[in-house]
Amino acid sequence: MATIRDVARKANVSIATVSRVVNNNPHKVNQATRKKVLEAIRGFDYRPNALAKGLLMKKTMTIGIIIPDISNPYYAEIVRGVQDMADQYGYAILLLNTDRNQDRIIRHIYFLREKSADGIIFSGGIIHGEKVLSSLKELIERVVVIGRHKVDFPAVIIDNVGGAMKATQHLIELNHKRIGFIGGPDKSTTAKERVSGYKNALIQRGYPMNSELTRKGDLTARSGYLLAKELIQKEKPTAIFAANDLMAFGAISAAKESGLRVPEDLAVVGFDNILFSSYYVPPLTTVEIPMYHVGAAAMEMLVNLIAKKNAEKLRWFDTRLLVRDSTAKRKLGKE
Amino acid sequence: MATIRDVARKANVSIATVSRVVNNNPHKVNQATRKKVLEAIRGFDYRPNALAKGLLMKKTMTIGIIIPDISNPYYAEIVRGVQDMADQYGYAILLLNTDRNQDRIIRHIYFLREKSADGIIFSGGIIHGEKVLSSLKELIERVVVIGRHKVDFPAVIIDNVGGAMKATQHLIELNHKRIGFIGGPDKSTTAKERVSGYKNALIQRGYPMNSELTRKGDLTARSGYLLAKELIQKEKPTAIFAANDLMAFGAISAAKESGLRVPEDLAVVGFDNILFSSYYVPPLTTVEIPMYHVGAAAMEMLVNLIAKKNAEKLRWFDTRLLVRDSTAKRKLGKE
DNA sequence: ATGTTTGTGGTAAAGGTTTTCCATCAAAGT
DNA sequence: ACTTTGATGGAAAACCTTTACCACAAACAT
Repeated sequence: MATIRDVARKANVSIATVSRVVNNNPHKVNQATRKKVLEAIRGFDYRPNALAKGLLMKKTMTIGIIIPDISNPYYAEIVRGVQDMADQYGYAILLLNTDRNQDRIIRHIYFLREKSADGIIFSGGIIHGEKVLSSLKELIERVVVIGRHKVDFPAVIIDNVGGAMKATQHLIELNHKRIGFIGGPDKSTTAKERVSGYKNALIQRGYPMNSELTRKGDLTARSGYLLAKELIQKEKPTAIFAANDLMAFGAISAAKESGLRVPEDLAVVGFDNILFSSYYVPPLTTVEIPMYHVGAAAMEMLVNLIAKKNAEKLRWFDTRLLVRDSTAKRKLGKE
Repeated sequence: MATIRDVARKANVSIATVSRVVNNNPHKVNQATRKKVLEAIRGFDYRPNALAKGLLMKKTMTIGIIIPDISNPYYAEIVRGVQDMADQYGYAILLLNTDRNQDRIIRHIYFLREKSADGIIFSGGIIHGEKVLSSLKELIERVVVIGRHKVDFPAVIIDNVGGAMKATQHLIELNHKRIGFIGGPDKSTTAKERVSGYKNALIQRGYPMNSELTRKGDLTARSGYLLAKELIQKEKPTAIFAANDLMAFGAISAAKESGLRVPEDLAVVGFDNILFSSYYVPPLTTVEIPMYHVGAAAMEMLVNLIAKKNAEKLRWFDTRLLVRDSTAKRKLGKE
């Protein structure tokens, strides 16, 4: 790898001059000299070493993003949003998976500190406990979280409670009496908020809160399938609200297997509107959240946070109920 | 951020000694001294700065992974495999999306060079042209690709041709005469290989090669839906082989909307076996490729490449046809 | 004629680490 | 008593960059 020294030697100037040319430093450099330097740079295909630069400037243009699992489309979409925004600002992204394991979170944080990351975006799992907080150290002023956490970081919040209420109300309006809920683990704030919305809506409409209609899973299609199967056999709901689309897929799959028609015998609502939920059969009624934009917003906030300007503390995203065939058959098959 | 100097001062030793303790250097250090140092380290919660270390050692324990799009579950699964393996070896992952744009690939490569990445994993798109090759420079010896490329890098290869043949043969054995194919862009080697497999199988069985039964799309569910819709209306195939599961979902969705039953009126086969394809309705017949393991294998090869040992040049992954309900109705609904 | 600004370029420090090479001392060997 | 060896610790170089500071000449102002 060619260094600034090689370039300087070839162009017959000092390294300071090369640096000035590379960084468009206001310090003047003669046209002729600049040209020589530029040629030398081209000749070596020289790029300044980011490690050295980062070490000196205490800025690496790298941020970490810590999520439970990239193979979950929900997070993948968020990451894509973060990514694109990061790209625009010239930031690199260090991706870290936790599988919701608190120890791994801490390990990842230390890792990011070693690498002198400029900031962190968190999503999924809950940040709690002294240990996480203290591991953050100097990074603590440069954290943006997605979703609610015990700790008061700048955050991008999604109206999960409201969304879940809309979904549940929709089922209520369709006259369903026995509305089941299949949700996620307590580790997930998102999952917890969605149960709350479900319960709120039921209470508001004076439904009995028989909690035997709710189940907890792990937000995978498989888990949705298993839970729905059980629910269908035992509690025989007429509708199921799933905490995310993946689980809703599993639920519909279970319904079909049990000989139930969707939506006639069992209505199903999901949450997230992941990319292909409109191509499910039947197309899935679900609550849309703009995950891509959530990710992009988080990154934007982090950039501002790092630049210490415009210290926005909260960005709120609304949800939207998308009624498709899994709850109410439309007359004509058009989208 | 505490530095090695702070620790040294607090423990009343030189930085050399601290370094020795931190890195378990064979150079002996007295038990008592070691203890003092360890305490100082704990006190500051000291971690060696990876930038400084990387600069000196010319090793950053960071690799880049360049893919078309992380929000595509196919790539997300690969990345997850890479990630977990990287984690085991202590590597960090820099994630870069290209959207199959050649210029972005080059930009990303330069970026990784600036950051002194230890290696690169490529997947999707084709690496071609002098420009990419020359941009690689010193990294060129530390590249692993997933899938076939014009250039001869160490690679993890998936038997796409064979898989596509199995899928097509399966449809042939089910006595389908008009078997359509909906595929991906020419930019994607994977997509091209899958058409080849499809054509090979047809030719082998003496089918006429009427290419009006094939369509090219962009590997999204939406594209699958559009293409299938068109195919259904014009060419009326009895079976469709989609180049990936996402497109297959779109195709089934289109079939249902056109009043066709799957598999009775239209059989559909996908490719990839993404996580929830078994929870589709009907469960999707598809060709399984172990994406997670492909990713893990790629990372393993890269680690060895970097360590210059065991210079494995090729890792081959077989595919497996999973027959589910989208092509042949089973008697009993068990999985 | 002297002092001041402007244009241009170089020198050297600093950032945090690892490791080579020395230095010292005590114990062991001759 | 003298040399060798082993244990232990420190000083300093190197990795590559940016920038504050200095130097020098030419042009300008007084």
